[in-house]
Parts: sequence; structure tokens; C-alpha cells
Amino acid sequence: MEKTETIRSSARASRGIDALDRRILGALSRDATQSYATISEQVGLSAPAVHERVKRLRASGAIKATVAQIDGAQVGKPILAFIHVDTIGWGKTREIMALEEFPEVEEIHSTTGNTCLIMKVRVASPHALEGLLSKIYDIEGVRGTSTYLTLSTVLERSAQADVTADLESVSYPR
Amino acid sequence: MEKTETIRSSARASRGIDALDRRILGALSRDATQSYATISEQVGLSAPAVHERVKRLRASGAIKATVAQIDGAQVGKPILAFIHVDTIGWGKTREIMALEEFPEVEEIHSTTGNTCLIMKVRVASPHALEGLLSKIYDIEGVRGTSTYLTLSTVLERSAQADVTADLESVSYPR
DNA sequence: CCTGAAACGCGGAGGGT
DNA sequence: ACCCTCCGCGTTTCAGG
Repeated sequence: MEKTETIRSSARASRGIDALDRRILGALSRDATQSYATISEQVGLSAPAVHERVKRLRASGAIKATVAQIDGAQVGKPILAFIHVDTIGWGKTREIMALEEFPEVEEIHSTTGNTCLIMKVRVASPHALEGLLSKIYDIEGVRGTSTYLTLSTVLERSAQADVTADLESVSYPR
Repeated sequence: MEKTETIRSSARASRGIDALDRRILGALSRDATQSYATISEQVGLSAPAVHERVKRLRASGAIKATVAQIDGAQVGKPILAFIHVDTIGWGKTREIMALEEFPEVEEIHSTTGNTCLIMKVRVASPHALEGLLSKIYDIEGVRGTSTYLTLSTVLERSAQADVTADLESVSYPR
């Protein structure tokens, strides 16, 4: 028993995330302006202990960054769209990477399915979207695109630390 | 001239976002742990002045929240996917809203195009994804889904305050 | 919007379980 | 090995000009 606990402890120290870490991550993912004292009350630890864990979580990369979420509409970009890009080859990374120079482009994912690339973009106007699509078509190897305009956003949040019990109950090799 | 400046100032005070605000938003969207002193150096203001503007930007909703970005893989959710949901009707909002109870669901958008809903989900395993799809199919009025698994994420960031000069040069009614 | 002062919270050192 | 109590320092935050 004692040995088991020791193993579990060292496992967490090296790279594991325990339940307390998850609660801390949950609190910070909802509002990172909270003081460590406030979080310590929520998780049942002292403020320095929380600080220690947060430092570890930052160093390990579990917390990638803490950023301000900006309202697109209020900074002049009311239009959100997803663009699926069909490409001929695969290794077109250089010109695709160049797209991140555009602040309108928020996400770029390489995917399975009918398309090879999914982009999430936020633009000021239909004309700005047209300009962006034009830039995409300029890229060598782009066969075509499909654009899905967002009419309304029901939910938009960052990754959550928690996992649904029903969905995690099944063991699966990591 | 003086009158023009007065008008511009009052416009900013009421609801506008000026260039300084954009630079502050840019700094905070990259790293919200920066001190106001650091930001004040970047934008050429005093720390209290920056604080005043940030307070205003929070109150107006331009800054929706400041949150910690969590690495999905390190909290046991290595699989990112986009799910397109075809529905029969439109007003299925109640059961769709219920999906946000699942921490696996990060985004839900109502869209144009071949699909009616685009969801961004992050799950622990293919089996967890299957469970989530099962939940979606349980919803009344869901005709079908298309899932795009993310193979690699090239770029993933929150909304940027800046706008590409080429794309904003064209005037468009807001 | 800038300068000065007070309160708060952060971040480290040390000891205990 | 982890957590807690105590303390110096930087930052935030509010006053006045």
C-alpha cells in the first residue's frame, strides 16, 4: 500500500496531473485573474501550495499560456467562419504557416476527412473574407475551399481540464 | 481641428476602440500575466493609465475574460475533432445547449453551408468520441454528422485585436 | 493622463507532518 | 515529498494635481 502511494506520488511529480491539479486548472481556465488565495479556498489548500502547483503546471506546459479573450465584434471583426481547404499534396507547410501572419486567422488544423485543412478565421467584412480566400487560393496546391459562415456562436471556450465520467470510464491505452 | 479631436475622444470614451486600446489588447491577448508597468512601456503610457483602459475594456466587454490555456494532451484529451451536425429543424437549442455540460465540447456554432452546426470537441479516446457522437444522435432532429479528426494543429490562438491592412482598407458599413 | 502613497497579492525561505 | 505559516518585495489601485 505504502509503496503504491509512493509510486503514484512520484508519477505525479514527474508528469502526472492529479485531481487537485484538475480543480486548479478548472478554476484558472474559467478566470485566471483570481488570486491564489481565492483558488486555495476552492480546492482546500493553502495559497503557496496552489502557487507551487501552478508553477509546476506552467513549467510542464499543462498551462500553455494565460491570455485575454477578446470580443471579435468589438474590435471590428464581427464575422466568424470556418474554411475547409482541399489540397493536392501534403507538405505545403511553408506557405500555410505564412497565413498565421494574418491576425484574422485564429486556427489552422490538418485533418482527416474530405478536406485536408480546417481554418477558423474572424474578419471585418465579407470583402475581407474574400480577400483572405484569395490569399489561400494563391497558395500552390490548393484545389478548392468550402466556407461555413457562423450565424451565431452558442458556446466558445478554451480547453477544459475536466473529463466526463461516462466517457472516461472506459479504459483506453494512452 | 479641436472640435474634431473632441468628437473623436468622446466617441472612444463611449464605445470606440482606438489604436492604443488595440495595442493593449494585443499585449494582453498574447500574455495576460504581464504587469501594467511592462505594457505601459510597450504602448507609451503610464501604468495607471493602462489600468484605467483595461478596466474600461473589461467593463465594455471587449475583454470577455482572461483565462489559462490548457494543453489538451496533458489533461488526458489528446484527440481534437470538428463535428458537423445536420439537423432537420432549427429550434433545437435546448438539447443542444445541454451539450455544453460536457467539458469535451469547446465550441458550438450555428452555421451556413451543408451543415447546420459545427462543434469543436476534445476527447480522451476514439471511444469517448463515439460516446459523444452517440449523445448527439440522441438529440431529436439530428439527421447526421460528419467528423473531422485533427491530425496536427498548426495554429491555435484566441481572437487578435489587430486587423490586416489589406483587408481593412476597403470601407464596409459596420 | 501623469505623479505619489497605501493596500494587496505574489513568491521565497524555513519548519512540520 | 508535500504542505503550511511567516515575511519582504513588487504590483496594483486609489488619491490629488
